[in-house]
Amino acid sequence: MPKETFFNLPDDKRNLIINAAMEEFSKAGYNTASINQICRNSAIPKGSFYQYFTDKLDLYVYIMTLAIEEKIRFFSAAIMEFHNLTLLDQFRLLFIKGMEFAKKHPQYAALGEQFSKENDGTAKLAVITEGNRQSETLFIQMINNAKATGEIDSKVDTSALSLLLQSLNSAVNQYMIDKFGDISYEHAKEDINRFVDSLLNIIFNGIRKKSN
Amino acid sequence: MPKETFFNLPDDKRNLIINAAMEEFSKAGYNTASINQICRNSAIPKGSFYQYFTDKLDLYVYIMTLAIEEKIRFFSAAIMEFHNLTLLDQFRLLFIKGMEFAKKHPQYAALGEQFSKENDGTAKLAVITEGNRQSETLFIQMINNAKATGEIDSKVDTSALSLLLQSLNSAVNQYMIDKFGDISYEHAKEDINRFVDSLLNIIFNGIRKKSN
DNA sequence: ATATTATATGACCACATGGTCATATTGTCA
DNA sequence: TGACAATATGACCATGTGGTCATATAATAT
Repeated sequence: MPKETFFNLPDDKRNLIINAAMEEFSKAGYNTASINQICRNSAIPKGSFYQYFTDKLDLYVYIMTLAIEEKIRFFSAAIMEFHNLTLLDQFRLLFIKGMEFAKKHPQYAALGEQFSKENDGTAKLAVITEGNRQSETLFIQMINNAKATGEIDSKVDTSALSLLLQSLNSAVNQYMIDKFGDISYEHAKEDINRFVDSLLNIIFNGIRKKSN
Repeated sequence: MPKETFFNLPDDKRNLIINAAMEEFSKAGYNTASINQICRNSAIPKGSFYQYFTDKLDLYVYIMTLAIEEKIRFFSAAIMEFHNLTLLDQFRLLFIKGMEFAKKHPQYAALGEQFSKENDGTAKLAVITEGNRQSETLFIQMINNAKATGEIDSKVDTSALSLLLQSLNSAVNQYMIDKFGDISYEHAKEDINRFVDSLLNIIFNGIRKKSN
């Protein structure tokens, strides 16, 4: 955690530092990201930086935690209404929300993508023990629930489906970040919805030609 | 491409350099990977290195090209017998081969995984223009072919299914590298086959409970 | 006004990086 | 043997890194 001095800073200055750090970590990975660069971009001297944070790792974990918290906050509303929805609609909501998140907070989304690529074991571990794993358990809960209600076939392998959904989720996010980086979301909204429906259609109905 | 001097080297020495470079690039990413480290591990002086390669990038592209070529060689036999197989069996073969490849050549597989995470745009581009994109077009060919033969529903969205398969493929590879890094493949073979079948079953039949 | 505490600051450190280059060594022809 | 090219080598360079620290400044309390 950052030192008290950091939180005593005026909001402007604190946010400047946070933004510069997010910028850096969202495009560089833990080892390649540079503290000098962050200092330069937020116009604070090197010495001050180490008055605010103990470490590079300290900063990294803090920034990642902010992103994770924001994502959870963003999704929590959607998850609250899950019990009224079919599994298909739950998935649809999750995918659409994911894309909206990437569009609304590209910085946070980029941070998440960068984190999923992170090579430095220490950095990765430090973040994971801080903000706990949730997406995997969320998928598994949803699947088990839908099996119980008989909505999906109970013979479907839960962990296989979970892996499939997770990898699909991150692929779609990456796809969004790459392709719609600067295109207006509103403009592409219909295309995106169609694409999500195509994906979900495959997962729910399979690709095999129906016999009749 | 490496300079002529490099190819004039005795095989032992050349392979030593190649192995050290693979080791480094498979665990570090282009920017973080260190030429000094590669020199140290292959016991060649810095000056000699630059007698063999013009650049860090030169080495990187060369190593990645080797890995790509090996992977193509490994898969080409399987792809040759595709026309005798149903799409399901084609996919199964592809997944199983992918896992066998990761097990037989963990170094190459790790290199590929590392490359898919690469941040440095220049490095990524240099490799892509060298060894051409094939997996995406392969999937699309397979899908279109199966649609033509009526094996899968022609209403299935080709690009959605292709994205799904690609992301699944890399997820499975990553899963393999992480989990079975040191466990014997033979020992886990049955589990792996079961898992692959579970995944393919979902994709072919969907997860929705059949009405009868 | 004085003493005490909290910040701000940038020169500085040891180390690592990718890359160069003058020189030494070896190999190959005549 | 001598001449010429190919190769080997490590000291060296500029630059960047994460991190430190003595000192300067500001804020607060007595």
